[in-house]
Amino acid sequence: MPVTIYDVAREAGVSMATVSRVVNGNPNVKPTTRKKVMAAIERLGYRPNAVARGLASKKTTTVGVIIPDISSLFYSELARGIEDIATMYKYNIILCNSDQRLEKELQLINTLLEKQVDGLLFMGADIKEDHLDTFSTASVPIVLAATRDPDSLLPSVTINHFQAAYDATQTLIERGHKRIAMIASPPSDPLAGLLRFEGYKQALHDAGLPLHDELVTGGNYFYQSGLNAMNSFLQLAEPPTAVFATSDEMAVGAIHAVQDAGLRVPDDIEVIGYDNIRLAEMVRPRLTTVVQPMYDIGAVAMRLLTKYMNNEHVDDHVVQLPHRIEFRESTRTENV
Amino acid sequence: MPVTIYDVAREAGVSMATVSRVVNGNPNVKPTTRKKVMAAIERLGYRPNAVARGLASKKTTTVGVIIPDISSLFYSELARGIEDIATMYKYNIILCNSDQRLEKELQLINTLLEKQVDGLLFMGADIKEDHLDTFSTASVPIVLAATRDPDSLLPSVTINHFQAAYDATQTLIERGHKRIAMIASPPSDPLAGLLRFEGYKQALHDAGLPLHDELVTGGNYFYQSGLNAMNSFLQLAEPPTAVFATSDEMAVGAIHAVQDAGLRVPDDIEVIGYDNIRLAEMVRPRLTTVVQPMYDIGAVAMRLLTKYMNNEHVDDHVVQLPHRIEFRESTRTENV
DNA sequence: CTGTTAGCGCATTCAA
DNA sequence: TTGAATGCGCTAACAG
Repeated sequence: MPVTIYDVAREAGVSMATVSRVVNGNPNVKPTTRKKVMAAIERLGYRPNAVARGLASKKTTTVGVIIPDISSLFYSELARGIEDIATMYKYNIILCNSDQRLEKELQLINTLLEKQVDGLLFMGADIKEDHLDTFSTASVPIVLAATRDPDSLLPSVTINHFQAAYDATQTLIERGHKRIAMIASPPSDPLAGLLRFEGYKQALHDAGLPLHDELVTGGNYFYQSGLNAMNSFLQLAEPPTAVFATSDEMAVGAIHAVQDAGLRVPDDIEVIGYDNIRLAEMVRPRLTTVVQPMYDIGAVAMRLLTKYMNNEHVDDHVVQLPHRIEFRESTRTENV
Repeated sequence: MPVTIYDVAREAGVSMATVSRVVNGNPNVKPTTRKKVMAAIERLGYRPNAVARGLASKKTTTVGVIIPDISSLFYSELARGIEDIATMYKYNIILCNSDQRLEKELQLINTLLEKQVDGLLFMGADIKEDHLDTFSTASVPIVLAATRDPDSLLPSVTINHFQAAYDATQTLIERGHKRIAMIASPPSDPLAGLLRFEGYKQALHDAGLPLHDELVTGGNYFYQSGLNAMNSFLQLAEPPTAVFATSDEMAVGAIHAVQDAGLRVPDDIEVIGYDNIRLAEMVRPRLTTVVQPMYDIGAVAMRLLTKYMNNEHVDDHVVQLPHRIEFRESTRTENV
């Protein structure tokens, strides 16, 4: 029932090859016949079949995107960066949630490869051998966004988490704090999470401060875990006077735990977060936080992928975007 | 270079039709030959080409999803519901951001149709004639999520915004308030937005309360607009004693405006929001709000779409999901 | 239960 | 500048 390139050819009194040429903007077509064909296309309401085109040309102008959870404040921001750049380069994206489950991740990679995507963008904390094995069966480029494989074999876009955590901790140290707690990442995030812990440790060490085990708790990046962590800190004989959380949600949870206990942020306890999601500006006091440019990470990762898909030259397959600290009211303006 | 169904057929010593049968789980294959074929598939690392399959079968097991902004707290939650159900029914989704721009929306519909999606899920406040015209050129089913066309011609999944707004307003009325402000929706949302305003008006009217023009301001659903709106209310000679905002972000902005002015929520001013995004639980006081089941709207819309795609019977093409009010601390527990 | 044969709608040589 | 012919990899009758 749908009108095909044949119908247009007949209607315009030319061959299908000619129709194909005008549809694809091939310049080798006489303006008059081009006009004829355009008219026929218009008249028939012809809509090119991208699947047929994909089969013939071996390009689908579609890329696969594997994301842990699109409803996450963090990843949805990343996804927007990805999609914007994809659109800019005429690609569509097939989006899949993985929930970071290995099995599902591997299955999604295969499904997307079956669908003949021109490239793959992968997000997820932990890159195992299994991932690498599956990736290696792909004949299209793959880029990691907001994560890296242990040996940095694959192209990736991240920030320097070690340095970012170091800077955050140092900020607190400079304010005179001796007991700085950390609400850390879950073990399921062995790379970025560990790096942040190392940065925290190093900053303490460089300042000659001891590392107190009881001042480090693992969270799961969500609000409630930050709230819980802070509550337990508050029950310590000697509670911390400052807290560094590895996500903004956890940091906000910590703030509320402090407030619920009748104390004040930043007067009694200073808090610094991580990511700079929009939530950071939607609390009182507004959150001081390490800026991880989520949108840019997504955008740059997608741009990198387009380069690979077009066989363009890329200087460095591992890119680290700059980070900084956005100072708001959950930390004090002057040093103690 | 990639291995095709032919290669597998040769390797297994059968015809390609047989390979196709085992790949597609057709029961009409002798167990022994099935085993042979499976082994060949394994040995060669065969991966079926979904594009070729799509061309031959006229099914892509892919649906197009047009969403205003995936980084929005509201829509990303919807998207998750959509994707989960899509996965459950073996579909993948091509996700596209429209920013609610008419031109882009129409272009996206066409692109997705070119890609031969098996169905289309559309989100966006305003459905114009242009949309309907473009939809009518599609030969695949289309479902609207979290919106409706003016004449309800298309299948859609929403809540009853009129009633929800009525309920929210009435809740405030029951607490004895006489001056209830509304931070309303933008004019770009003529359907759901208007319905909420009508619900507010009706509730006031039914209670014999006058509608004060100065107590109604339009917002754009974002935090800052709620904050600004509340600030201007606060400068009124006679400020409101309660506020109903048509989004949680705006409601939280309103709370902060109240707090920044040295007043207290709910003691001085009660606030009720709309949507019940996760933010509602990440503020102090936690937000009382109208629950719009975003995830379910997405899930039900996708389920509805699968029914159409499978030519299953559907009882009612316009579905309204139930809403309710979640009471938290931005409203008082007892009546005044 | 299995093989043969046609397309699916298009891009892309190759000739003309 | 144009047309004819071929094949992309697979599904789906149909025949056996």
